[in-house]
Amino acid sequence: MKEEEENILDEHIAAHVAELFSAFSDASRVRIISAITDQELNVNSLAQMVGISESAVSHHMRHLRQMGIVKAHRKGKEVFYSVEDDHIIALFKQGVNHIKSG
Amino acid sequence: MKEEEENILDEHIAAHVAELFSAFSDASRVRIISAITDQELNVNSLAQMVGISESAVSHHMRHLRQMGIVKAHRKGKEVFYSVEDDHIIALFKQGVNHIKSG
DNA sequence: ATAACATCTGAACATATATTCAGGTGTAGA
DNA sequence: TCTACACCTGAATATATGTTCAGATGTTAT
Repeated sequence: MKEEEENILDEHIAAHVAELFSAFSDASRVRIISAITDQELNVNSLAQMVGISESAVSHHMRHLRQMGIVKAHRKGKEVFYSVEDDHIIALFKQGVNHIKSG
Repeated sequence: MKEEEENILDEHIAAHVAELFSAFSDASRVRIISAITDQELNVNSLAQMVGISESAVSHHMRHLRQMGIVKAHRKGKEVFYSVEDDHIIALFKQGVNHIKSG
């Protein structure tokens, strides 16, 4: 129940916040994330939908997975990706709505 | 009352969304924004609080102003900056909270 | 084991970005 | 007008980032 009202963010936390937002700071990643908020998709599908190579998608997914933005599970030869949790989806959608209503 | 449920974001909109999030994708900018959510501050104060040069702050503020993230007004020799609207503040705080409770 | 497919990986490259530096612009007061 | 101060600007530089390429790894079926 502390009422802490600091006027500037700690350097270490600020770096983490920046890292979180940078997950959504690239148009390809934004399109990838928008695609997997509804459904889980494999690398090949994402590559086709976004219009970049499977390798590029894979690199992005590693990045996003390391940051806890997406989760993955294997089904046979394919790996399916989806957004980690609803909190992330809410944050992402809030950004999208700001643009769509801007 | 349209029920549009597209599975992937338009390329043009995605680019704008990425641009919005990239405003918060740098630790210095995150600290700048955290400082001016409560109060309006001039360039020199921000430079001291964040720990970068006034020039660097000025460059960031131009970037943020062009994106509609912050607004500025002159008071004598100084220029005071504050966050443009509550929608931006809410988006920013949601990101910060995600990290702080992570 | 071999082949076919899906994904991953690391190096290389091209581009974007943050910061500094040196100097320019605008404002207020003497 | 001159000086001091606050901020801005553009060039330069260093670093970060996204993508591609070539090849490696893992999976399934024959």
